[in-house]
Amino acid sequence: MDLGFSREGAVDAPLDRAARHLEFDQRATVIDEGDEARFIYLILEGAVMMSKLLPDGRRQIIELLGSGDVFGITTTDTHDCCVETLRPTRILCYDRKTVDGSQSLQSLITERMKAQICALHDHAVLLGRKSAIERVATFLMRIVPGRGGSGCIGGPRKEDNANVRVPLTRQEIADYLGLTLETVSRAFSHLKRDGLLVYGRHDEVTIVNVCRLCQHTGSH
Amino acid sequence: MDLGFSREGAVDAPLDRAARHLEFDQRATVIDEGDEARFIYLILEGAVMMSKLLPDGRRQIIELLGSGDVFGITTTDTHDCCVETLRPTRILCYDRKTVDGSQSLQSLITERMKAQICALHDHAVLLGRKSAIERVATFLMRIVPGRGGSGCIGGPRKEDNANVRVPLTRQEIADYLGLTLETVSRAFSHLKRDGLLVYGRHDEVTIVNVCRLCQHTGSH
DNA sequence: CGCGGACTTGATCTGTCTCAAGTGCCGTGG
DNA sequence: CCACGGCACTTGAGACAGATCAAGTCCGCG
Repeated sequence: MDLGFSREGAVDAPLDRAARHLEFDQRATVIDEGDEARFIYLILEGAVMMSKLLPDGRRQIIELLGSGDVFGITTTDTHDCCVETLRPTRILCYDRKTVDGSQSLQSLITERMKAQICALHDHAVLLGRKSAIERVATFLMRIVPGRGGSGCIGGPRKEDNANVRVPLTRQEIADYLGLTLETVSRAFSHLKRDGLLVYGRHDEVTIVNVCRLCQHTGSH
Repeated sequence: MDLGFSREGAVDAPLDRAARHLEFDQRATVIDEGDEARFIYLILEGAVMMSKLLPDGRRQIIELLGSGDVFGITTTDTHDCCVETLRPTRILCYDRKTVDGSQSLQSLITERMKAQICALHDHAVLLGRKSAIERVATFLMRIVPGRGGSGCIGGPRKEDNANVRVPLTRQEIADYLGLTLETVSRAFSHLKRDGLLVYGRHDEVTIVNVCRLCQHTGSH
């Protein structure tokens, strides 16, 4: 079973001979705010979160990324956000100069960036206009492999449950969804009470009926 | 005086012979949700807003774009957001095929996309974590030509006022900032009462001290 | 068994939304 | 030239979703 934030299929990495291969454990820091922006990163396997801090400590998690996604993109010469792994993660690390010189690498990155822009658009709608329950439902939908995108495929079906791992703490989910930890917890409880969710072991959750959950995202 | 959402300097447009030139009035629709995604657009002059709707009518304005910015980017074959002009606007309109064939055009677009991703990151922080006043202050800062970016340049100065045009209605600002029209209006009144803002004619506003306003953005 | 961290749940508070009047401004038509 | 209407905006009062504060509870681990 897939663990979310990832596209299906293998990641084809051009010029991987020219790249540095990095391996990280769970909860490792890949980039810190202020780091010099020398590299572009491509996730081969795993998942990371990208976050920004306000001076008074408020945090917003800005993107959740999985295999195939790129990060380290900036217009300045330092990074303005930090990136941490959510799971053990393998990353390819290209020097900017390498990227500038490679046509195929550039078009791979551009393609990824397009997808990420679309995701950021959707996330802006979530942050700007959705209720707490809708945010959590949308978040859960995004974790379901192959269903996070534009929504329901086909009509509601009898058997449509999904077992997902949620590799984020409540606080992290809150920081991603622009809520507090308590509100996220209450939303989970609410969805559970309504029979949409069943908790499993550890960080596992069963979505009883994906299509029914989807009705709560506000997007359908 | 600059009207905001725009970088300084001329827009150099590669392959402009291959592109269609479009001119729009104020408040014209360039793209509607559901339109076929055949083109990539480059703003030569003017400003547009890109927005998304939820099925129940809630709207989020996702990006404000000015000269040099690109739009029409999507991973699907239809557009999932709509784009309207805020001012009379001249746009270059490239066929996707043209873009795919041109190295220089692609790198221009990639460069713009990077900047837009950074802007979307900042906007996510705003939507997820900032108070109403901070949102409005940040928005106003963004409109000040050359100051919208990473923040204060140098320390506070005596003379640091700026005259800006706000080519959006309160409702549009609200939809951009994830607030209601009334809350935006109250925030404006609040900033005015504190002597940070003076209203001019029409949609003109004088920011009495840019650096002082900047202190209210939450980012400094 | 007991500790600590993540999570849940409850009670209360508050910033923003909602609803409802205004006010001011501009263009139109008498 | 002024009355009128419409629209954008402002302002107030009250409601409410989510934040904050404060106990718990659960569970893995030493």
